[in-house]
Amino acid sequence: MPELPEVETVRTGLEEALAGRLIEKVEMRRMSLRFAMPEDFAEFLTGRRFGAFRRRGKYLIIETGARGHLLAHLGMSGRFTVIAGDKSHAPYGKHDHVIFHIEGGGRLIYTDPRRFGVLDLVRGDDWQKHRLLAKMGIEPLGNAMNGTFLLDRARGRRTALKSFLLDQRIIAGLGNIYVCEALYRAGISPERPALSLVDEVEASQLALAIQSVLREAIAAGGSTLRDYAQSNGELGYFQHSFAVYGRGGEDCPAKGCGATIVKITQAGRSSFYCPKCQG
DNA sequence: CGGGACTCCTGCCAGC
DNA sequence: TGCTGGCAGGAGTCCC
Repeated sequence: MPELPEVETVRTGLEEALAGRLIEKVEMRRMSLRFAMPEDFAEFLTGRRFGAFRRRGKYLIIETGARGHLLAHLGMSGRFTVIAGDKSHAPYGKHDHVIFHIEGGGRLIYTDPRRFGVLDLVRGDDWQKHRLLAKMGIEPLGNAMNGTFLLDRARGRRTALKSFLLDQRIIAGLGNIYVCEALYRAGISPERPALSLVDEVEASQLALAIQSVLREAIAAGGSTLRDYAQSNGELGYFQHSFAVYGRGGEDCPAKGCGATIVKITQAGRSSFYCPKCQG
């Protein structure tokens, strides 16, 4: 499940492989993912060059020529694969939906079995006004994401902190895994209502926990990327090791804690936490 | 407006 | 062995 760190890792990899390269042809093996792609998707991108590679939350905004951008979201199972021009390749898989043919014979393949992902165009330079980006919250790694911000936004909200942090209109880029990890690191229960966040010290700790968890994951992805890309060109999701996520029934990793990690369901999603460390 | 349920889709795995 | 049911999850959309 690509969250911000995975998307950032993909962004870096695509930028290294594709910046400045010409798109010679776009092959559509499917015209619809989560949403229908524009009719002229392939035509619009053909003959353009990849420019800047940006990220906003979990979205990639890839500049393609003048006044045009490719907007991409990996959803749950989306992947980009870069294939070098001098490499032969197996036949396309059934979930390879869009193939960008790059000058020199290379390819960029978008694969997405569950099709929860998004590919769309931005016509013009105002990508921030795209309907999927317009209402997004702040970037969690920016200076604006601090204890004061969290206190302010949590005020009066009865929803659980878990759901609060998953809300992309508040903070853009957190998903189920890193919310669980950040709450564990901050020592805060996912079940507490957001409005219970009133202590400035605690709110700052949560803000710092979110940022450190994300930074570490990005660093881990970056170090993995080179080897990963060499072997098969896939730029996607890397399984890191987590303190609590996916560890229901195991011992809490905190020294001397001895409690067992619990798995609960909140808003239809699994949460993992330590009932002793997280109050 | 807030908050929750529903929905899209397929791979995977446990259980029979 | 093969089928089935449950689960996983990002996030837009709908409804109360």
